[in-house]
Amino acid sequence: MGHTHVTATTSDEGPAVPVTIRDVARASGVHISTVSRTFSAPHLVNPETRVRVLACAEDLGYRPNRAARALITGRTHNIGLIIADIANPFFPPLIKAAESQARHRDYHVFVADTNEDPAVEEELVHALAKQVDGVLLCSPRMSNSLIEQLSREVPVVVVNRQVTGLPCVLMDVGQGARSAIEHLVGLGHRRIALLGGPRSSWTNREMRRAAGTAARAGGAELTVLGPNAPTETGGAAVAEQVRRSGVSAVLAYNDLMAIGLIEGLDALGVRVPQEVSVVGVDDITLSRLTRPKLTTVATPTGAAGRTAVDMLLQQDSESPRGARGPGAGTALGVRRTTAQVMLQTDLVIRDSTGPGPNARPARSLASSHGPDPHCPAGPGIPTAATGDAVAS
Amino acid sequence: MGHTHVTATTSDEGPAVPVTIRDVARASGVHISTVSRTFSAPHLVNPETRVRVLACAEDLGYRPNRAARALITGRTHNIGLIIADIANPFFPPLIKAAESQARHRDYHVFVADTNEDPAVEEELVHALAKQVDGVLLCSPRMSNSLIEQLSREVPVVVVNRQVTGLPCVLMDVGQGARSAIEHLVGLGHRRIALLGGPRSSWTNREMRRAAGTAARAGGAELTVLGPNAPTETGGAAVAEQVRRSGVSAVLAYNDLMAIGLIEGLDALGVRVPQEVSVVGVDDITLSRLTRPKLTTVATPTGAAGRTAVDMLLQQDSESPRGARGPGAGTALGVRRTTAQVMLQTDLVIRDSTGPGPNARPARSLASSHGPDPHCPAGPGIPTAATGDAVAS
DNA sequence: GGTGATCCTGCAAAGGTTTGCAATGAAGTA
DNA sequence: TACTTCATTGCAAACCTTTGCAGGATCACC
Repeated sequence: MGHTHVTATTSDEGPAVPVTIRDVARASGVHISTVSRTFSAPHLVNPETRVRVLACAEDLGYRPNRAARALITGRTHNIGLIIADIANPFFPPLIKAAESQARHRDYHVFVADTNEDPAVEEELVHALAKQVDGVLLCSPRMSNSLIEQLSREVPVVVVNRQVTGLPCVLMDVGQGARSAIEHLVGLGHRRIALLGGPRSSWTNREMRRAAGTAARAGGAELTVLGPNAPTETGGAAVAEQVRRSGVSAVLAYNDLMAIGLIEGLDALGVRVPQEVSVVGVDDITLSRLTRPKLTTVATPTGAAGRTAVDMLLQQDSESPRGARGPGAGTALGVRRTTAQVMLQTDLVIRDSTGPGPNARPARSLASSHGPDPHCPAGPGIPTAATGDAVAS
Repeated sequence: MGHTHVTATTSDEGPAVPVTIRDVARASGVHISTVSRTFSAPHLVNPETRVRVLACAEDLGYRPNRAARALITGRTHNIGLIIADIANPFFPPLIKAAESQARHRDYHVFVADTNEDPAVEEELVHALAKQVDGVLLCSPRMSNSLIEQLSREVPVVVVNRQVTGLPCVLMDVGQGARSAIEHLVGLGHRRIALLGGPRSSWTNREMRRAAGTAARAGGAELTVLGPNAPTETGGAAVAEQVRRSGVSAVLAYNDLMAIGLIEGLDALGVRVPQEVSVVGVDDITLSRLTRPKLTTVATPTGAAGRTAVDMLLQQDSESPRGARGPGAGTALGVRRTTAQVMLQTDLVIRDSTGPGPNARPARSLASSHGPDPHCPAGPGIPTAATGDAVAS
């Protein structure tokens, strides 16, 4: 069955008896409330008592039960991170940034993958709702209205999607697409294709709109191909279509598709960038490792993760959940301030774009063969990794 | 600050009042226990009552509070998945397989990344302990004894590490390394380097042992370089060292390092596979996309994820946690059967390996240029994707 | 010695759910 | 009619913790 069974032993080292606050109280001769305070409000308990309790706790291996605590405080100190596809290298930097930011604030992050499936997405939000203090929805595939509805069940911050009334972290892919098209037009390309991503992707719509405008402004013709799966396979699958369409340049929905497309074109004997130029979006690590190295629109994924966590935690501290005091019943009347943050993107020119049919020889050659000149296309402000990105 | 503030609005759509089992009971005119049973033991409640309760629940938007439920049943229906580095493409297939397998059994998977840091690893296990029914430790960097200790706090299944007394899912990297070395020796290489991974990696030790034996048997000399970080950067960093060492072939700890090494060698003007052959381990998607395409030892990551989940759930159903009934106090005497499963690996020959200094011309050329012949090196049984991989 | 303030600790309710036990009523059997 | 059996439901304890309130002790100060 593809596996070799090595060994099966039996031992009597079962999971130990769970040790609760009660055991510690008994061992140290105080009431459970004193033990509780030793952990959650140390300044309220006599130093001598405190050390004794701590010693007993250490001794017994006591750990506060976070679930039980959450039941009372309404705070789990967990954050849910829902991701469309964990296999897409775009996400890991975002995840890591979010985790690190959360850890600084004494929060833990639980990641879950939805396989690009809206139904799984919804189910996951429900499952997470009571186990986390808030959810980060990254590149959701659900409808806006469903997101709004779910946001009434648990605080939500949306990443890579604009939902009015909800806090959002957006990347300026419109600007990115514009820069990419301008870059291609500048190289002498007049017939350009846009490789669309998933239909329900906000990024997809934004890119399409901006690319269309930029192409018109530059006197180029834009063909939209798609929607497609946002993966290598999805990119490779349209190679034939790209060749037939007769375009000399392609802007892909993301790097993965761009790389897949290059592979597909290669298999058809079409050379990149000599015959077709390709631009991706995201600047995943991989885009520096393939040949040719990929020209791409870099998105500030790390900053997005940090910002999203900040926004969630801020929103969370404003309106405590599970409030019990007087006035808790009026929760429906709570006012909430929602900020939307747009992060800049940068065009990074590498080796997958070159002069097109209408190129002026000298200039275009120069601009297509620099040694990976990480050259920002925007106003030039680097996308900072600041924690103070939340202005409300 | 690298971001543009778009808008900040205020709305009064706060999170809704949490609706509990009590509200449903009141609305449908039954006792809360009946509502509870409607969800957790439907056959115990009158069909008419049931539909009425369900209608009310639906109406009010009631969702059982999993945390509160867990407090009583001792079952959260969550699984923790602790990963050394989520940015390593080796893991996503494992994660996805685990998630899908868990979903079938009505479990949810929470993923957490440790940044290859043993301290974070330990902290995460503690944090997860009371919120999940068990933890999958993937490629842990902790010591065996610490793992054993933690396993007394929460059920654990270890992946990519052998810990006696604990259920483990292993990949036969020993066999893989042997096949790789034999492949290289067959191509005429006599001086081979092994690029080591993290010092605390079990896989690393296994590979080293098996590669050493295989090299001796084949009359080749094996140089070990490392330990190194298991990333592209780690691989690129030793390129110079590899060149100086004068070897004609390298077996890397994983694909990421192999790819990084190839990049690094390229930068030094050393061609792969003409001057140096490189073999990786894992067969990540990326290894098919770089040039040259990577010869590598394929590991059955998906099967590992599925198997690990199965083993955890099985172990879990054997010894219920938080038992309250008579005899619960004797938990220390619970007998537990622990199985260890070894999954096969396959050598996949692509374009990064070629004839070495001692090659017999005809044969070696033929074997190094097949059209990506996914050719198993073991007995030929494909690593199956079965759910029944657990024999105990 | 009385007064008040301060510090520490215990009491008990609360949070949302599950579940063993008992009570109810109806149906079935002799 | 009396006695069982069964299905359905309610009651209340339990899970583990936090926290408002109040009681007790100590101390300073007048």
